[in-house]
Amino acid sequence: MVTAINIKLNKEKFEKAAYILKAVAHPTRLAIIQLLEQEDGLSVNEICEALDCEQSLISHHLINMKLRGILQSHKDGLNMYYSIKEYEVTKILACIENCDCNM
Amino acid sequence: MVTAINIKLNKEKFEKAAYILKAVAHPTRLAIIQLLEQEDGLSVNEICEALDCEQSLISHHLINMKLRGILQSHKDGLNMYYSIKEYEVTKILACIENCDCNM
DNA sequence: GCATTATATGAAAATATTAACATATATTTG
DNA sequence: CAAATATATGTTAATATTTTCATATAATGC
Repeated sequence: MVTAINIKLNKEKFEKAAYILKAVAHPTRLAIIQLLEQEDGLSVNEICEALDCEQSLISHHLINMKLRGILQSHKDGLNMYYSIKEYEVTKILACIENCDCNM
Repeated sequence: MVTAINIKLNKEKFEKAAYILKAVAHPTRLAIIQLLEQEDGLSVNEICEALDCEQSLISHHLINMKLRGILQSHKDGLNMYYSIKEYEVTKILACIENCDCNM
């Protein structure tokens, strides 16, 4: 039955989309994305300092977003440099900024 | 100090954006948005049936999204009709669909 | 005004996310 | 190899979100 298949496919689609959106729906995560958009390839410490946020917390955020395919990283010496892997997500921010939901 | 002001403004910006994104980062919420995008102005019951989801849960979702300025509603007799208020949010879905984060 | 229907509300339970802290691992330098 | 630095990991605590259930409210038709 075509409808049943569509419902299932849609369900999967929405679950994937929500999974990505959840990874991004957090002030610090958005700040990280904007930061990396401006200057791609920053070390964990540089991000911590720029956002005035604790190392372990930032690390958790970064690893989580990497896990979801949003960021990527490479190691150089002691530092781990993070950058944006999925550039489409930067459009989400632009999208939201155009919203003027009543807040 | 200009930097301090910018940090504060950015923080507010990201908090607002995250607030909207959180309202949307859920499979059922996304389904509701897509549904209303296709056919604007559906009653709560119609949405429940289309998504095969319990009334009270849908109602909570709808009211929450209305609260955040994403949806609007008007009553006609017994029914409450919901529709999209902030069309920008529909772009988020389009955005996400273009992502192919590794999942 | 009573029964029916549609929707909203509120509180409690279940679940998920975020934050904080202590500590582990890995790399570099002396 | 010891010390210093950068990052990751794991656990717990704090918070926030989602779901469920029972019930309230509001509109309609008889």
